[in-house]
Amino acid sequence: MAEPPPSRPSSIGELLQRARHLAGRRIDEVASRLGFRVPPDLRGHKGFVGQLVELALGASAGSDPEPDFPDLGVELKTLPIHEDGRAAESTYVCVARVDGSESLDFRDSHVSRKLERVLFVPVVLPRSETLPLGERTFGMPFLWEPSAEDLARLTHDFRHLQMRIRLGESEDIRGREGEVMQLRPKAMSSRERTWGVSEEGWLVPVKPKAWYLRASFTSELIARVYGRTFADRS
DNA sequence: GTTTGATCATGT
DNA sequence: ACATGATCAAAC
Repeated sequence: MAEPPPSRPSSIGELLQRARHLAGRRIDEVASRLGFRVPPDLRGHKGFVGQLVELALGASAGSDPEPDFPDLGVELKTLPIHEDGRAAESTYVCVARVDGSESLDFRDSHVSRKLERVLFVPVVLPRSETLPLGERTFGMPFLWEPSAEDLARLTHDFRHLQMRIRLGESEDIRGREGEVMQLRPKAMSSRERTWGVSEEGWLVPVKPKAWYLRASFTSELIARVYGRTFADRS
């Protein structure tokens, strides 16, 4: 029943080929081939689909601050989408350093490294909430490398938010700031704290944050690749 | 319906 | 503690 998970792909072409093979297949179909049982829903298993896809494509499953495919410089992201082709959720990028130790230069940032090349694997959300997780299907994966305009927008948001962090204002940053990228909480509870800069420049306990791509932005990326046939029918 | 803030599980 | 994988659920 269970097949051994594939080894790491040796080229981006090979990776893409494997990824495209997922399109149209059900989660339980992919899982059973690898010998995994699928939980009935994602409550308590939020990372299940992401880790399943990592295995299915031969990623080195680790929690290192590295791209999923270090040799290829490719970061893998599942992307929950509605049937109209729009992203249903924001996309986690990486934790934010709020202690002031990160450069203001976007090109030097962890965020930038993560976003150099991203393989998005869409997962179509059911119109019915009762559809078991295993019956959800994969969409057609696509590779994204930020265009010059993408980079300009990302850089703008990064500089704005990173400046706020430097000024000791990370606690005041709301999720609404940033056009394509935002800074939001990232913790097991709102009581968690990490070290961050205060307005006076001291290191003080602050709420942990992470960088996310807005759903509106990833929806744009989908539309760019697959057209607006579903998203724009006005 | 969409977005923001909060949260769940797991590995090192 | 902090990184990975994200979605949940309250608020708008």
